[in-house]
Amino acid sequence: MFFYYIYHMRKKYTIKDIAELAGVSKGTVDRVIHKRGKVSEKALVDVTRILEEIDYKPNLIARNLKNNKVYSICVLIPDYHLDDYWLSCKEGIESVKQEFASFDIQIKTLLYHSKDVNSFLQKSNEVLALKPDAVLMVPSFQKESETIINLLANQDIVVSIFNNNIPNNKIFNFVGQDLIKSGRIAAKLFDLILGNGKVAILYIGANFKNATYFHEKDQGFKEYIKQTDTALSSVTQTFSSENLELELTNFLSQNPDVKGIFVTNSKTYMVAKLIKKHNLKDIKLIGYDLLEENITYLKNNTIQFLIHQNAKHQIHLGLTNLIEYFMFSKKTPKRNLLPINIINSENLSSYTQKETIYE
Amino acid sequence: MFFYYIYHMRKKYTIKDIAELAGVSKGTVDRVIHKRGKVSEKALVDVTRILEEIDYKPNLIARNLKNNKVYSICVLIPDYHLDDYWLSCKEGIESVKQEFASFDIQIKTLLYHSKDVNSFLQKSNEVLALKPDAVLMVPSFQKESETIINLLANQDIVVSIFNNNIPNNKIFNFVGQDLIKSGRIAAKLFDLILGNGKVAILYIGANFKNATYFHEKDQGFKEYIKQTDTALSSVTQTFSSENLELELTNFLSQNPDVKGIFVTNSKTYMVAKLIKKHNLKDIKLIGYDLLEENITYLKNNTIQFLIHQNAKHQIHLGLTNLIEYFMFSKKTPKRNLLPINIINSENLSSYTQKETIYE
DNA sequence: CACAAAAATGTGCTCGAACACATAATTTTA
DNA sequence: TAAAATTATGTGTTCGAGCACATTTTTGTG
Repeated sequence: MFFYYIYHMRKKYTIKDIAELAGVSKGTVDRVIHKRGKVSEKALVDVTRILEEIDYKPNLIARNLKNNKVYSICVLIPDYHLDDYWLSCKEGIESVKQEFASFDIQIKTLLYHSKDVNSFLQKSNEVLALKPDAVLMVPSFQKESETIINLLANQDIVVSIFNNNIPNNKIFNFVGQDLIKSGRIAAKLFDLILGNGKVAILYIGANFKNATYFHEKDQGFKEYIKQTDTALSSVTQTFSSENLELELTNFLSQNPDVKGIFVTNSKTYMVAKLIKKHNLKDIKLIGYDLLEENITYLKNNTIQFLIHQNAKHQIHLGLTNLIEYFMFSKKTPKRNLLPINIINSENLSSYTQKETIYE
Repeated sequence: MFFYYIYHMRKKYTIKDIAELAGVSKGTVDRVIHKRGKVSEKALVDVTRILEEIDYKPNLIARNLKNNKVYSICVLIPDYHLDDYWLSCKEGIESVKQEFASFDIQIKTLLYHSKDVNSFLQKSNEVLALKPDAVLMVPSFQKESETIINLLANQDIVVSIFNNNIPNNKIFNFVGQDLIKSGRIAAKLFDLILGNGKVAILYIGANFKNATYFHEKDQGFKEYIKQTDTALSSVTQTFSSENLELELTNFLSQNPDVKGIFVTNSKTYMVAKLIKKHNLKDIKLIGYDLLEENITYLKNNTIQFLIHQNAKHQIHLGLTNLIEYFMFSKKTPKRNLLPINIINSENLSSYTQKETIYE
């Protein structure tokens, strides 16, 4: 009793169909599919053959109907009230909530001070106490994050991370960008627009030791210089955000040959502000992220390029990976490396416009 | 009998719950939800109030369980054996098929000769004869496409288009890029790397009248020159692909001041080949699309930038929009304008790598 | 007021997978 | 060889929404 595949008349095979084809009951088919045993050799062979023959794919809709559990996910990220970079994560979470509104998903967001280990530990413990099904976090503090991840994993809580990676084989999924490549991209862009000269690679903020991203971008930039026949050179420097004006002015007067500045984080606008203020037109500027302030300077040509790290996309993908794993048993790669977008004043709007244009 | 929301203990409201809360049967709730009438004023008010109060969202999984129709979609695109640009569409279709393997979706691809109206009409008629539920097509020939779209719409077949837009209010959804912006982006990039000088805007191929993309990109480029204080200028030229070498050589000898070439389609490698051959190092080149041949010239710095039109992403989104509309009654915008990606030799790999890295 | 017509409401089955439980077939043991 | 234990197989219910159909209530009319 085979179905014949005619366009428009196809029907998907169900367990009942397979049972009929194999001359057994649906219970036996079920036992074969789920390897529950208690099946005779003959039935096993017959059913397996038919399953392969028709390439059986279970109807996920029906499968998950029965499974009416409410899945809870905790999101643990830096406080977006303190750093605009994380603001887009809020949108990302909202869009996921909307997208899965018809499903039983519970998402709770916890915010920590990105510079304060104690705040991170405290919020981590709150997460532990909530005993969610999964956690998606930004592991800002490597050592402490590892501890928390192990504790969570011991409680059979699925842990994913995004933004920056840390080595831990208990992690379900990582979403982020290749930061070494990111540094190389900046170098390539400077190479093209400067041709030669010195570029300052800057870190702006406190505690650059925790900022692994900085070291990787720096490394990528230097790697490009070493591996290509560019006439570029580089100098690496860290600044505090409080005394930036003084420190940067001193730095530039001591390094008059600096023709480009590569700011390795979203604080690019702070440098742009000074360039604008002191009318340092000849200095080309490349930085990160589509913050309002950065966009302003991109549009008035103080910033030549912004590299888009797309935190919104990152958190969105991190969450959908988890949800689809729970809801549809969908497999997820260990790592999702997102494309690294080069943004100038002209393609900017194609990234920031709302995805949906109802007319 | 309300549920109290405690983290971890929430349960989604079902029609049965609402019926209990409103003191009616689930049949009545169903009639209210679907506005089927035959409901007393009191029941209508009560049920509506509760629906709003709890923000009821139906369980899509259950809703679609019953609906075991097999949806058929026809994809009508230019033959990817004749033009590598369309090759990525094949991957896009495959990935959608994989993604929805557990659902009842039938996708049939029909290929036409992108330069041959008759081939387009013939394949269109095949599509009509198949009477699918939806069609996703590239409307290469404006007038003929409109006719076909109207014929399909009259048969209640949902029609979406991608790549290039044509005005027709019967179109369900369009996926593509803003081509005027695309032209502006090329101009901005030349502005940055050249500073001043003349850029040749090229169309390569036959029948440029049908290539609306060319006119829009050309328009965008010129718009940028007009609206900014750039020192760039431009000259627009069309070439045949057969005699490109001769025609281009003549053109360049007559226009010795051309410092940049903007190829408005994926044939960029043809120009790159000549630049390389005649060692015209000073001419900067920007073009479109990540074809193998283009990538080679991007990597050896003959091409400075490629603008990524991402046909794979376009067809993928076009298809998922249709499928999610049929499967989950999901709303779709009339237009999806995708981001316009700027690609150089360094961020290239972040776009071409496989999305999934299993370790 | 009776009784039919209309309107409102309720009941019960379906979809496909999963799983508990009932029954049948086979093997082991006394 | 019969009863018990083991193994194999089949049956029936569940999930939530949707819809056909049965039943109840209300309204209208002679």
